[in-house]
Amino acid sequence: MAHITSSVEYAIHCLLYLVGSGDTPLSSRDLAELQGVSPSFLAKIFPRLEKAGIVAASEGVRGGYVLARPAEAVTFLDVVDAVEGDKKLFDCQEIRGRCALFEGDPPGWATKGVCGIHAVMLSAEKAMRDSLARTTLADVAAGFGRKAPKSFYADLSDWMDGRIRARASPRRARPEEGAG
Amino acid sequence: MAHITSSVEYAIHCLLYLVGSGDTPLSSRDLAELQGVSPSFLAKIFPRLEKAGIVAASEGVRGGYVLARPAEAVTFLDVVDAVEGDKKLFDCQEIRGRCALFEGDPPGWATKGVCGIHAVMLSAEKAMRDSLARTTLADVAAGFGRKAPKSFYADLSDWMDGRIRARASPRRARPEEGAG
DNA sequence: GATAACGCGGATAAAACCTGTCTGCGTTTT
DNA sequence: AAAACGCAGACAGGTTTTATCCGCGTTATC
Ligand code: FES
Ligand code: FES
Repeated sequence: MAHITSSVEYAIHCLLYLVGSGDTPLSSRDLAELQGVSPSFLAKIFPRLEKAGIVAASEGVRGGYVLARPAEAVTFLDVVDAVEGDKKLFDCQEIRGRCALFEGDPPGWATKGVCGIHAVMLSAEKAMRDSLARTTLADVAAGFGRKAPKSFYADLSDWMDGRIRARASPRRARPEEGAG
Repeated sequence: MAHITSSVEYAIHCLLYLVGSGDTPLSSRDLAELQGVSPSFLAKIFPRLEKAGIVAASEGVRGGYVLARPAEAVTFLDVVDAVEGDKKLFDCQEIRGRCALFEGDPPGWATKGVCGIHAVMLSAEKAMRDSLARTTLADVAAGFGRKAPKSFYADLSDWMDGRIRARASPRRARPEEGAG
C-alpha cells in the first residue's frame, strides 16, 4: 500500500483517454474493460473526480464522462487530492507534550507553534505537492502521443464504436454468441 | 495511516534526546517512559536504527543507545529509510500493458521505459526525499535548544539519574512501595 | 412506453498495513 | 545470582485499500 494509491493510477490513465475523446462521453465500464481493471472499482473513483470538477457526468444511456476543464488546467495534484482526499504525508501525534518532565502540564515553550520535526515533514510534503502540481494531463498526453503510432488512435476509436454498436444491435454485431 | 508513520516520529524524538546525551547510553525503556510512549513498541524501532548505522547499542545492565555518527551526519531521510525500509510513494501496477487493444501482447512502444504517469510520481518522490535529506538531527536539535530554557537540560539529566538511582536502591528511592 | 445503459450511493468482504503487547533468549553490570 | 538491557519472533486489534454486489433514479433508444 503506497501513499499515492492504485486508485490514482487508474484515475489518471482514464483521464488520459478522456483527453483524447474530446466531447464524446466515455462510460466508466468501457474505460474499465479497455484497461483491464475492475469496472465496479472504477465506478467508485469517478464520482470523486466529478465532485472535484475534473470531469463532468452525463447520465442515462450513452452517458459517461468528459473532461470538465481543458487538460492543461488539470494537474496531477488536482487528481491526487480529488481521489484521496486531503491525505497527509505525516500525522503528528504531538508526543512532545507528553514528556514526563512536564507532569501532564506542558509549558508554552514546548507546545507553541509547530514541532520542529513536524515542520520538516510539512516541508517535504510541500516539495512533493509542488512537484505534482507542476505537471498537467496535457503534458503527459503529449508525451504519450509522441510514443504511440498514429494507428493507435484510430484503433481506439474503432474499439469504442464497436462496443456501442455491439450493444445497439447484438444480433448483427456478435453473431457468434447466438450461433454457438 | 500516513506514509511517514508514527514510528518515525518516535524515532526522531528519541534521537534528539540522544544528541543531548552524548556518550551516555540511554535505554529504550527510559526514552519511552520519558516521552509517554509504549516501551514495547519503541523497542522494535531501535534495532532498525542500529542496523542502519544511526545508533550504536550496548547490551547488558546500564546499556542502551548512543548516536553512532555526529548529529550533523544524520538526515531525516536516513531515519525514514531506516525505520520504514524502502517504502515507495507510488506503486505502479503497470496497467498500461493491459489495454484491450493489445490483446494480451503489448507492443514495445507501449511498455518500453517508465510510464509517463509513473515518471511524474517518481519525480514527486524525489522532491520529497531531497527535501528530507536537506535537514539533519543537528539542525532541529539547535532549533529546540533555542526554545527550551537552560534548566530543562539539567532537569532532564536529573530525571535520568533518578531512574538509575531508583533501580539501584529501591528501598531508599521508592519507600512508598514497601510502606503501603 | 418498455428496455437497457448509465451514474450514484451504500453495504459488505478480503487483504495489507500499522500499532501495540507479550514472551523467551543471550549479554553484561552490580 | 539477580536484575537490567538489547534482540527476535509471535500475536492481536484497528484502520486503510481494494474489490464486489445490489438497488435506485435518469435517459436514449426501440
Ligand atoms: S510532536 Fe509530532 S513531530 Fe514532534
Ligand atoms: S502503468 Fe503504472 S502509472 Fe502508467
